[in-house]
This record gives sequence, C-alpha cells and structure tokens, in this order.
Amino acid sequence: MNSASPCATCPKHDSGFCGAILGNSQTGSNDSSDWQNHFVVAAGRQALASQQATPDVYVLCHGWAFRFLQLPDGRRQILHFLLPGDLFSISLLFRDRVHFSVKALTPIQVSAMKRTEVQSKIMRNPATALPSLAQSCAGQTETLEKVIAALGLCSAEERIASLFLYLMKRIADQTVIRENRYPFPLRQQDIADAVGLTAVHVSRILGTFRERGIADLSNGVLEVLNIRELQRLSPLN
Amino acid sequence: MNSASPCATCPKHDSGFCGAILGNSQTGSNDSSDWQNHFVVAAGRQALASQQATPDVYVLCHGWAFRFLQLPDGRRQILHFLLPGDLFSISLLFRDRVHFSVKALTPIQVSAMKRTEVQSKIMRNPATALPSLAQSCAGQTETLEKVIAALGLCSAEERIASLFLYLMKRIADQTVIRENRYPFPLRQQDIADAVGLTAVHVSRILGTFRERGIADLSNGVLEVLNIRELQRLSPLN
DNA sequence: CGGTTAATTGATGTGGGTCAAAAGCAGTGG
DNA sequence: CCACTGCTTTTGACCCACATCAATTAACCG
Repeated sequence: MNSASPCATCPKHDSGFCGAILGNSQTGSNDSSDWQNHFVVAAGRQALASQQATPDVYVLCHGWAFRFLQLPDGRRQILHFLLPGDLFSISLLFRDRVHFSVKALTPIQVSAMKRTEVQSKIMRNPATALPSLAQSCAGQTETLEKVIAALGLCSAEERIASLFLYLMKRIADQTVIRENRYPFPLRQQDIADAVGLTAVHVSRILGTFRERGIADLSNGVLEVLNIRELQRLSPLN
Repeated sequence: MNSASPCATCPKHDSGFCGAILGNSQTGSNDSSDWQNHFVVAAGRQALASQQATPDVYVLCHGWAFRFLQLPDGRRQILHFLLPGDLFSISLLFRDRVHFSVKALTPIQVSAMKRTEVQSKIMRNPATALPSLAQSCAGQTETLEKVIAALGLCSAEERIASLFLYLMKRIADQTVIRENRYPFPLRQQDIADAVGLTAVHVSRILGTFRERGIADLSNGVLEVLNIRELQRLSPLN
C-alpha cells in the first residue's frame, strides 16, 4: 500500500476500458517505468483538483474515490464513484484540465500515464481503440443521464435505492459477494452529496430501510435484506 | 420545409462537431443521396423512440428538439436540448439503440445517415476524427455534469436561471440576437421537465423574474432585461 | 480517558408540490 | 362574427417532503 509499486500489483489494467484501449503490455517495451508511475492518496484526501492542468491520465488501481463538483459557497455534488480499473475521466485523454475534483474515500492507489503516450498508443490501433472509446463514452453518458433523471424525478427513498442498486452492480463486478454483504465505504454525508439530500435525511431513510428489513448500512458494509423491495423502490431500471 | 430537400438547405453540416467528424463532402462522391436522406417531424411529435433500433445516425438540421427519458409511470425528464447542427447522440455512432427518446419542440428537419457509412468516414481519417470525437464527448459530459450539480444543489430560481443562461449561449452561437430577445420555443411544462419542477412553480418563478425586471418569457421569446442579475442567480458558471 | 467525527433523534420551518378554478388565446367551424 | 374546444398560463389555498437547528449517543483513536 505504498507508492512505486509495480503494475503487477494492479490487477485491473487489463480489464474493461483500460484493457481495450490501452492494450496489454505485450507489444512495445515491457519496462513501462518511463511513462507511467504509481502514487498513493490517503482516505479523505483530494487526488485531483478542479482546473488543475496535468500532463497525465489517471487510472484508479486500488480503493474507492469519487469525482465531484464544488460551488464557491461550499455546496458539493458528487458526480460519479470511481472503483478499481476506472479512468478518472475520459476527458483527460484529450484535454489537460478537468472541471471536477477527485477525492479518495479509502486509501487509494493511482496509476498515472503520460497523455501523449496514451494518445499514440491509441493512434497506433484506431480500429479497436475508437469503437471502445466511443462505447465507453456512450455508457458513461447513459449513466450520467440516469442520474439526472433520478435527481429530477425521484423521491429521497427512490434516489437512495437507485444509488444502492447501481453501486451493488458495480461492486459485484469486482468482488465476490457473500451473504448479500457489499463493501460500502461511503459516509452518510457522501450519499447525501451524491443524491442531493441532507445527511440527516439520509440517516432517517436508512433508518426506515433497516426497520422495514430492506437493507442495513453500517460499518462500511451494505447488507441487502430484501432486494426485490429495493428494486421496487427504484423506478429507473 | 418539406422532406427530401438537398443538403444545401442544411447549413449546419459543416460547422462544429459534424464538420470535424464527418468532413466536408469534397472527398468522395458528391452525390450523397444513397447514404443520407432528410425527413421532417411536426412540432410536438416524437422523432426517435427509446430502445428502438436504427441503422442511422441523425443530425438536426432545422428547428428545436429535446432528448428525454420517460418512466413507466409517465414522469418525464428532459436531458438535453437539440439545436440545428446537433447530433441526436454520439451513442448512435457505435450503437444501434438508445436509452432515450427525442421529441420536436418546433417543426424540425432531420438528416439521417447510415451508421456504417459514417463509421468508415471516421475510420478513413482517425487522426482528426478521434480527437474531435473525444473533445465532443468530453464537452457533453461536462454539460451533463453541470446539470447534475444544478439538480442536486440548486433552488428553483437558480435552476431556471442556469437553464436560461445555458440556452442563451447556445442560441447566440446560432442567431444574431437583437435587443436581448432570444427565440425560445419552450412551454413552461418543458422547462419544468428539464429542471425537475412543476409547471405551476415554473410559472410562479417566471412571474417573479418578470416583476423583478430580470427576464420576460412569453410568446416563444425570452427577453433578458437584467443579465447581471440572472448571472448572479446562477451559481454554476 | 478526553476529544473528534459520524450517526441518530426530535422539534420546527419552508420551498415547492398538489388541487382546483379562472383567464388568456389560438383554431375551427358554423 | 361569434360560439365552442383545447391548450397554456396564472393565481389562490392548502399540504407535505425534506431542510434546518439542536441535542444526544455511538464509535473511534491517540
């Protein structure tokens, strides 16, 4: 869990988006230390600041983080949760600054790669990279638009249920789930900032979920007791 | 304003996204009738239905439309407004079905192009198409995320002010604006569905904007009386 | 064991929803 | 030219989901 660990400890580089776009390191030099390196961010610390220019593209290798937007007056909106294997943002592939910030929920390990290198890797094989890039972009747009619908149309209960179901699916793609217990390192304040509510109200809703036997979130674990009911509460998919 | 009009009546094909990605028709055959054609949709009619598969990619050539998502129970969320020159969605470049629907606000004219043709056009020149595609994707993500922030963080007033400012910028890119009067073919219900409010409440807010001398929306025209105040009301940029 | 941060619970306030009626304003057609 | 219809906007009265404020408890930690 310290910096400068080799890529071998970073099991997600060959899955999903990164695998398809960046390719496996079979081709080219297998000593990648010249154009990529790793670093670590403590839980609760910011990993990337809004408007900050950077020559790199980042992939989350270990831990949880989130992208967010902050208004001058301090209000904060969480845009997306980052899990291992996720690019911080596709924007960084072709832009050098972003409009959001990234914060670590747990201790995280990040791989930074030179944008120029990644670009030329992509250009070397556009026939596979381009569709994969477009697919990934379309998928991201779809999830963002579902969030918009959730915030615009749904009640507090429905929003929280949607968030749970969405994250459950993503977590299950990463980890083996036993006894319907999902690792879930979000504070109630984070949930609130993601779904546009107050922490107090999130607490109340979670309370009712508990006493209705739907789900129990405590100590960083989400235990799903009645998934049917949870799905019934979420009008979007 | 009838179907089968040639592309020459469609002035937006060579600007912005479409110009960069699709290129001008200098190269290749200049008879494009075999792989693209035009059609017209009346105001208020749907131009594309959610989940419907299509071999085409669509560009709005004339008029206003919007993309939206509808829940089984009828609630509707507007995701994005389409102006002349806009692709219905980047998703359609590499997918044959979409998760949203499109509806015409005014009578519209649409150009449909075979996805396969567009793809090979792109592949013929990946060095320009790819960055442009990525840029456009990044830009869209940024605006969607601002919408999320608006819905999650902002009051009714702030949301409407943000929507106005956003659309004003886009309209000004298309039309010459005189006397701060913007063409604005949205019903109050549409505004409501875009910012997550009720039509009644939108009416009230517009009323206060009017009596406070900020803006006056009537008869399809938005007249901006005090843009500074409008900007002050919108916390996101 | 005190000190800090997170979660719970209660009391009260309010922004925006809901319901309903009325008024404006095309069309449409006799 | 006027009555009829359907749609949009406006306005008023009332309600409720969620926010705000504040106090208590629980968990954690050096």
